Amino acid sequence: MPCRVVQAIAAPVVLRQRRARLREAALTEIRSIARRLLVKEGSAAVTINAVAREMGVSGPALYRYYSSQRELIDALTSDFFRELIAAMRAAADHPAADTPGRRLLAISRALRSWANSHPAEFAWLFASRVPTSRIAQCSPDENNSGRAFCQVFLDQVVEIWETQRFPLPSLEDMDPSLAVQLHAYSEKIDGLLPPEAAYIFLTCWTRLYGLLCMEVLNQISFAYSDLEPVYEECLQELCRLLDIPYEPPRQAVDLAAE
Amino acid sequence: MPCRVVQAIAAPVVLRQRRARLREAALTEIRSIARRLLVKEGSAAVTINAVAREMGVSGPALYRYYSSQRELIDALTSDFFRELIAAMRAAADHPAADTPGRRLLAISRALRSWANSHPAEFAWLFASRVPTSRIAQCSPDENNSGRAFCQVFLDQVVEIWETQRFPLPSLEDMDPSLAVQLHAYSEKIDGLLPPEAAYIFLTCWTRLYGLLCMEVLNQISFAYSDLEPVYEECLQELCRLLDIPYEPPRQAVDLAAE
DNA sequence: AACAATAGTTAGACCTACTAACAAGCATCG
DNA sequence: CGATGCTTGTTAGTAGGTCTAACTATTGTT
Repeated sequence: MPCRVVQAIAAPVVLRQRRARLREAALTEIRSIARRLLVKEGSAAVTINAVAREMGVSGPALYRYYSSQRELIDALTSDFFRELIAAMRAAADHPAADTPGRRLLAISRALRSWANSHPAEFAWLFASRVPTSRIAQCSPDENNSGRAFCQVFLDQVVEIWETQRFPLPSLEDMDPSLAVQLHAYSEKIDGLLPPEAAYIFLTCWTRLYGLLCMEVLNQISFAYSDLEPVYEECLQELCRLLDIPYEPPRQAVDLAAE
Repeated sequence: MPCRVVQAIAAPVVLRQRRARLREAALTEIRSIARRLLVKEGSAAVTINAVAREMGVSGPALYRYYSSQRELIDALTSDFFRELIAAMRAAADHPAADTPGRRLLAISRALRSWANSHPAEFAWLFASRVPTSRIAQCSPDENNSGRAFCQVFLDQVVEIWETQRFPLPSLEDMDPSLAVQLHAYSEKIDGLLPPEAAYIFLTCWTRLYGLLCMEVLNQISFAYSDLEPVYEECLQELCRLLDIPYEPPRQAVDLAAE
């Protein structure tokens, strides 16, 4: 009899969770298949129908999980962003990254490393930004993902700034419009960096990310076959800007161990 | 009778040209409609059927002109490349651009100016590089367009190098792999620049183009609303690298006059 | 056991690219 | 001038895509 009561109370909860669990599993399986299709056959192969076929289920069934292809694509995009951010955070949390400067280098290398080991996914992140239609241009969600993504980098620059400072350019020498924008951005990040330091941060980010953009979009392949040393030169330059010591990357063996 | 003879000989030529002219007109009309669709409704709207509808002609008729959508897209891409390169060349040919340094600045500004006045087209040029499917990744034609495009910039750096020289980094301080790649690239451009100078050129190009990449792909909009002064700061940096005097851009009024 | 929510099905509307077969027009040749 | 052949258009149809509607079966709750 007590057993019966337990069932009557507990079973519904368990079963409700079971449904939720199954649903969750289906959602992740869909994304996982979509990702496999992207990697194996390119972004054009990521279609609702192809995923359904691969799942052994018929087309419209997927609409129970993602109500449109756009939604699936956005979910995939945000997966990749999360994974990339996690990889960068993991690099920063590595015990060998015991100073803000080392963390910054580790994060930067983790960024490129993820980009190179997941070229399809990284290119996908760009494709999500390039406006395919006028309306979907400024989706606020993607903008947030993008900011969260560069936030990891920003955090380290803030810490470097707070603990050690670095040389600043003078706002007076700049174009007034640039100064205004830097003030606005400094406010946007809650004054964590003064406008001049924000400029240095943005310069660093732009250099690094711009280089990566060109690499992943095949815009520089006519000159460089391997961008790793170029990237390292860029990191040296960043270290000069941020007044932190440059340290060459650890051996691949060490990196694999983490 | 002579008139008849003239007709008999001349008419076929004229008529053959007429056909070719009509065909040419149809080809350009197709591309023009496709471009209008791109600008107005985004890249996804550039479909064979949509263009045909817009032309008042039924679908498969277009296949007489472009045998596949890919071909039309490639033609459009190469149009944009040509137009952009022409804009850069025109800036270099302007009478006010009377030194290699001024030409370089003019070209750089023309590049960004075109990118900003034709955002859809410029983004399209990137999309053409991002691999949608594994196979079409390394189309040699696109690579050539890309190189021809940065060639305009390279030409000016070569001229600056030949006439005035600029300070060079030492190859010995670089990663050996980087030195090897620079040697290879120096040979690829027929030794117009020694490896060290090629590095400076590539650094300049990367900075400039990387910034533009980020702008057009909305990767930096979270911080800057107007990239013009940032771009100008970047140009100042390039001038320092190339040891040429920086000159601020002429007024918009002057620019409109050219 | 009855009811409701969930997850699947098929049919179909409406796109897309692209091919095949056919009809009309235009240029050329006898 | 008339016949021939190339060029350009047409329609019909295949195959695939997104997505909706209507229906069924399973599952969870009452």
